[in-house]
Amino acid sequence: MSPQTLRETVLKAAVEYIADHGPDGLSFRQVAQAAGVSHQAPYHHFTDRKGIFEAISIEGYELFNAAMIDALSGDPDDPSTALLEAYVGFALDHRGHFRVMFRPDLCSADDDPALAQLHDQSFGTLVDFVREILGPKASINDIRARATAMWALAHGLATLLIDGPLDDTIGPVTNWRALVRSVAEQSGIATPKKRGR
Amino acid sequence: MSPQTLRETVLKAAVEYIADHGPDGLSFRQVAQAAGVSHQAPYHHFTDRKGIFEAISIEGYELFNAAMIDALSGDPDDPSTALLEAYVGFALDHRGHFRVMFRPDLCSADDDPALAQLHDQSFGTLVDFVREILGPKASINDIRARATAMWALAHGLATLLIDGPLDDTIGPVTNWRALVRSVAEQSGIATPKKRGR
DNA sequence: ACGACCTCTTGACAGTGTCAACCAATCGGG
DNA sequence: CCCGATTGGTTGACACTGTCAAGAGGTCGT
Repeated sequence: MSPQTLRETVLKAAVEYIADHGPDGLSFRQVAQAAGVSHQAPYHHFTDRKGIFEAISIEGYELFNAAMIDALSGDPDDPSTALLEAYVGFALDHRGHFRVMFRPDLCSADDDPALAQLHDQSFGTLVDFVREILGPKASINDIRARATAMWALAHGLATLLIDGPLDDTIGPVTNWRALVRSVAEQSGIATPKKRGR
Repeated sequence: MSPQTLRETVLKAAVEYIADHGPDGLSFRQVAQAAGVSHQAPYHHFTDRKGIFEAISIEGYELFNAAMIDALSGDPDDPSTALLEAYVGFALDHRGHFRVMFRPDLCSADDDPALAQLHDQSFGTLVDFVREILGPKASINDIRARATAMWALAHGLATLLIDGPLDDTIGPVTNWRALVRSVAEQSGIATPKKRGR
């Protein structure tokens, strides 16, 4: 196998597996075998089992940051809701990455400075956004609380959608975009631009 | 070891371990050894490794339901915020249980009807509460959206607090109750009773 | 008294992550 | 042009895991 492609093969297979079965059953040897390679080959691309998760997490944060920026770039009617939608959409489209990104036991931002930087970048854009919509008069505490509220709402929604308990309690979620929008409305975080509320 | 006490010993040790290190490193044999018993002894109390998680989850939901009911029973000034506080408080106080309860790969409500029933009960009280505060004129969709919003906000907040990324981005959360209250205020889910908003 | 349980033990098996040593190709500089 | 180092891969071993199987020693109802 030519250089670097084994790395990508393993990474891709791992993400796929995690999306379907969660990170915990993931077996180093199994992905190696699936790639048609000896059980030790991946060790030359990832120092550890944790190394795989670290790589997935980095890839995930890059995709995530891009998705966040993309959601705001179109000058949407309701940027807050658009951000929420982008967050949930990312989690659903890349659940393999998402499941790893927020599991500090698998790979912590403390271990890898690159990860920490990507992490800061992600939530830097959120805080900047909140500062903008609240205006210059807003206190640091208000900005902090609003950003936390948005983040928690998005994260909770994404987690509940991925892990399934929503289906069991409020019925199957067929159109998650509609759900996100009505949730944004029912909570106070929507910020419609043109049409009055 | 007298009957039933081994079960409790193992359960307690497992919850403690999970609270500190997460569920994935938990070793059947290790807890057995820590309890001073052979590696197969716990098998007579839990059919599987999954069986341990199932038991923890059931115990967790019982504690959780009690905490929710307790939060509303005091007729608090702002019942929505009280509920939010109780949710987050439960997660922080019982992170060993909480970490297992929302991990369908460890133990799914599909496997155990008892778990499914406890689960339904939990979120039944939430939906009932929302129906009450929105009044009889509220549509099913509004109730559904509001309940989902509250649940997602609480769950997201709890998850982020437990898994730590909040510390890294908005600074260490020393007083989480104050944070929860200001988040409830910044989002629209607070429902103050007596004093005007 | 005796067979059926319940709790626990010992022993084995396949599968896991990881360490160590070895092998083959590739490539830059003398 | 050759040669040593680096890179990507292999095989073999180790301790550890969850789980199956068989059995040991009590306790209890009949």
